[in-house]
Order: sequence, then C-alpha cells, then structure tokens
Amino acid sequence: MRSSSSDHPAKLAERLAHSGLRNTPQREVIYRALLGKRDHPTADEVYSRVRVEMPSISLATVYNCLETLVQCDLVRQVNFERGPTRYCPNLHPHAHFHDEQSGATHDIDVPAEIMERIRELLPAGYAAKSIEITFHGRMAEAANEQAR
Amino acid sequence: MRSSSSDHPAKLAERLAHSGLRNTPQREVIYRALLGKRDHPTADEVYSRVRVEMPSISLATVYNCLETLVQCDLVRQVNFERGPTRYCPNLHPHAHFHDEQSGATHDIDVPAEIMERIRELLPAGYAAKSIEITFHGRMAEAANEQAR
DNA sequence: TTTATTGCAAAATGTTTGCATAGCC
DNA sequence: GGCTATGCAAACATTTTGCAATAAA
Repeated sequence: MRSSSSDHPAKLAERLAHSGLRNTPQREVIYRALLGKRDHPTADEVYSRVRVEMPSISLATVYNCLETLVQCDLVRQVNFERGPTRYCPNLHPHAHFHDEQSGATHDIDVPAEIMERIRELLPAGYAAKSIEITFHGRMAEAANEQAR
Repeated sequence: MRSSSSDHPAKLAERLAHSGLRNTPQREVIYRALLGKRDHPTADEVYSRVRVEMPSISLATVYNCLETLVQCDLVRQVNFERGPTRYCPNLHPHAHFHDEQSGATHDIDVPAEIMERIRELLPAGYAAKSIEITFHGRMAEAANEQAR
C-alpha cells in the first residue's frame, strides 16, 4: 500500500529516512490520524481510529509507532495526573489546558518570548531540551467550541 | 500511637480536620516521609521508607494517603513521560527539572510574576486551578549536588 | 537479501477496588 | 458507637516484551 499522500506525511518520510528508520503504512496511518483529529488521543484511541482503515494493525504496533513519531520529533507526549499518555502533533511552542470537568485538552499558544523567559529560570548547568506547561482547571461553557 | 510532633505535621492535622478527615498515624508518617526527603518519590518509594517505622502499613494505604494529602493541598503530584506518579510537598510556586540521565527531579523556583505572566496566556473563559511546568533535559556533572 | 518492523500473546508495571476489621472522633 | 480508614488480595488499566513472520530498502 502506497502513501495516501495527504499534506504533512511527506515530512514523515523525510524524518524517518533521516533517522535511518523505515516508512511503513502503519506509521503513516497513525501519523495521519493524529494530524486529522487533534484532540490529544490516547494510544488506545489512536488504535480505534486507525483500525477503521487498517483492521489488521495491532495495539503494540500503535505504541511502537507513536514512540517512533515522538523520537522523530513529529509528535509530543502529554501526561496528566491521571490516565494514559496522550499524543499531540502540534509542534509549535504551546501549553496544554486540561479541563478537569470534561477531560478535554486544549492547546494554548505560548509566545516564544515567554518560552524564553521561562527557560531563563534554569540555573547554570541545567540544559532543557523541552519545556512542558500544563494548566489544570475548568472552563466556561461558552469556550467549549474550539477544542483542538 | 500519638502524633510524633515534628514541625509541619501540625498543618496536617489542621487540614484534615478542615476537610472532615481523620488524622491517622499512616497519614502522618507518610507526610513526614515526604517532608523529610524531598526527592519526589514514587508511591512505592514512599512505601519502602515508611515501612521502616511502620512495617504493617500496606501499599494501598500509601496510595490512599497520598491521594488524601493531594486533596488537602499539602502535596502535589508530578508526572513525567514515563514511569509512575511522583509526589512533592513543596507548595511554593515552582517548576520541575527532570534530568533524563539520572532520572532525578529538581525543584526550580518560579517568581510569582512569571507565574502570573504564564497564567495570562489563557484566553477568556479558561480558569486554571494549577499550573505545572516541567523541564526535560540534562545537567552538567557539577550541578548534581543540590538535589532536593 | 538483509534487517527493521509487525502482530500476537504473555508479562510487567502501576494503580484501584471490594470487603472485613480496626480505630479515630 | 458510628463511620472512616486500613490491610489484604484480587482486579484492572496501561504499557512493554519476546519471538516468529513479514516486508521495506
């Protein structure tokens, strides 16, 4: 099965090749699933979604592929106090807002300037590869539309 | 067995009473263990530590008590990409630096002013009860002393 | 052809639950 | 004394692993 040629998956082939990894249909379908519905799904939710077009895929492969995508810097992992790891293909600097009521997660833009300010909090000798910012709280009913 | 009357555990009794919860020796010993060695232990590590002075305690009780302490706002939960939840009795506004090499976690002070700046990133309708900031990276050998 | 990746099943890990007993208020 | 919290064991949820078969390069 060849690539279904969406927009971004070209980047996937490039990144995989760059790391000496193979471009498999499983990796493609999983990456496209993440790009298609950016609601921070769990591995199991990704599994459900990709099985629609690839019924033979296994859950272990979903875990493996997600791990691969994370290592290729195409996907970020997101962890909350409770529950399984979630996956996010938004590579722009951003924070996450976790609505305790609905369980939904929203991306919150963070200007590079603020990111830099935060990074400067680190004392000498500390080198951060990534910075994770998570808000926990509730949101007004009205704001519940723009879920990404 | 009465309270071993350390310094902080007085706060524990107060917070528990305020929530209509009971002050048990298990809750005290666990809270004191967290205050005593602030290296962000897992539930299992807390279990090991408190069993020294209370061999009869069960792991389930450790989980229950930690949950109670979190609900009383005496302890924060910390989650990383991988591995079990960790617990932190530092209530001052701070971030966490997670050293991928050693697995150690260090507290990083965050001035209230910066915390406020971050909170202002939220659009209208979002109300954050807490903000979690985690750095992932490595640190120079020299800086490895001041582990809290 | 070579070697990474997949799918399956089983194991490991981390956490929660049900219930009888103990003990705080 | 009433009712919450404990201890135990079993259940549960999530993730990882071992290995033979498959398929990408």
